[in-house]
Amino acid sequence: MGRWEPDARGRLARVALELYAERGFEQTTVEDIAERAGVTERTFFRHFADKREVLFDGSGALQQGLVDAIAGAPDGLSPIDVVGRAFAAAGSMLEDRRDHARRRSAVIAANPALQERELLKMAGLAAAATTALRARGVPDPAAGLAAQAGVAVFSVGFEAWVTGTSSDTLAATIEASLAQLRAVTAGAAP
Amino acid sequence: MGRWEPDARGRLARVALELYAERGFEQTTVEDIAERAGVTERTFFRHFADKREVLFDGSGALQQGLVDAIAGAPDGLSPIDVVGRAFAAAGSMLEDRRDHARRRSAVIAANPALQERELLKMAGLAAAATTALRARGVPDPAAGLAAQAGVAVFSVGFEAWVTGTSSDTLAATIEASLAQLRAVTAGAAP
DNA sequence: CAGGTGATGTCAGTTGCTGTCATCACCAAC
DNA sequence: GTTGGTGATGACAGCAACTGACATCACCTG
Repeated sequence: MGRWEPDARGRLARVALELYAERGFEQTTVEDIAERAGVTERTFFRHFADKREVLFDGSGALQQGLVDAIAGAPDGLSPIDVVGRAFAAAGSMLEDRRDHARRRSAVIAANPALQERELLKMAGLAAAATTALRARGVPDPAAGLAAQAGVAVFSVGFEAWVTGTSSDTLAATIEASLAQLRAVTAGAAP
Repeated sequence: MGRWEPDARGRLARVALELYAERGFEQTTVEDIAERAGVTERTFFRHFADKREVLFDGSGALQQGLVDAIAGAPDGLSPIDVVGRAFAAAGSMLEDRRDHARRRSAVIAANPALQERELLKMAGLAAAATTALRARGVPDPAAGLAAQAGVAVFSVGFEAWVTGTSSDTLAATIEASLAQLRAVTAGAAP
């Protein structure tokens, strides 16, 4: 066995979510988290840039999955379909962790500072999707608009999936959200 | 004349933008701002909730303009048209301050913490637009999707307006962005 | 077994932000 | 004109987030 318990990072992330859920984000100090995880405050900041980032450790993998799905999408799809399907595909990595997603979402919904960070991550997804669409030949500003529309579709779908009680998959919920967006934007300007 | 120079709030906002532009956001302390504005640090925090908020003092007025424009839109328009036109109308209050908008945007673009706050304001606009659309009878989830799509249209249009050198109005740029979104989402899912 | 490496601990320091109380011009009522 | 209330500010103490610098020590590598 090592000098310290292994996976300090994982312990910190789990403990942080626990404490944020128990007492609230602002009522939890980094020292609280570090103590319960059995490390020092300094070690927390070696693993996570700040007190919020600890809830968003998986966002890099989600972004990578999104980019891969856009790059690997079949030809002939419209940009919005590419992005919509890519979000549905990338979201599959959350599919079997709805309980965790629920707890995490509740914590984020309860605190504006955490919402800010989530929005920044979503903007990161949109930026990555824009680049991936351009690589497929989608011109500006269509690439950026399709990417942002995709984020909107994902957000609305994810919210419904995590809030709802039905057993619909996240992917199906996102596809439904995409269909709704198509309907909403279909009307021609008079 | 009063005991203190009037409009401490306005001075703080102007000085903050100045200093953020000169030295960068992180290299500027609140004490720097307060000192140049001729007040104490404590007074800064009486006017603004935190160091970032000082750049977003006008967002409340923009949101009010947006809500009013949605409420006052003519009947018979599709939701996305209502929102698109409302953003174009609300944006008119920025029309004659493009220089200021440019400086401010450059500062925000240079710092992720400021981008987070801007994204939170945009999310606030989307939430307000969603409520205003529901009041017009637009059902869920169409209201939320149209609102978020409207924010995407506004963001892309504003970015083009503030970055570009042409003399196109912000309203026209937003309308063009809306047309682009319509084109992007038009393709039917195969 | 000597030396390098990586993860952690320790500690001092800056800064954002808050609570509390004092101050003082201004204004209204008497 | 004096009195008392009000609103904006100053002064000050204190907490918590975050950072930089240096020490420690198990582990690996040659």
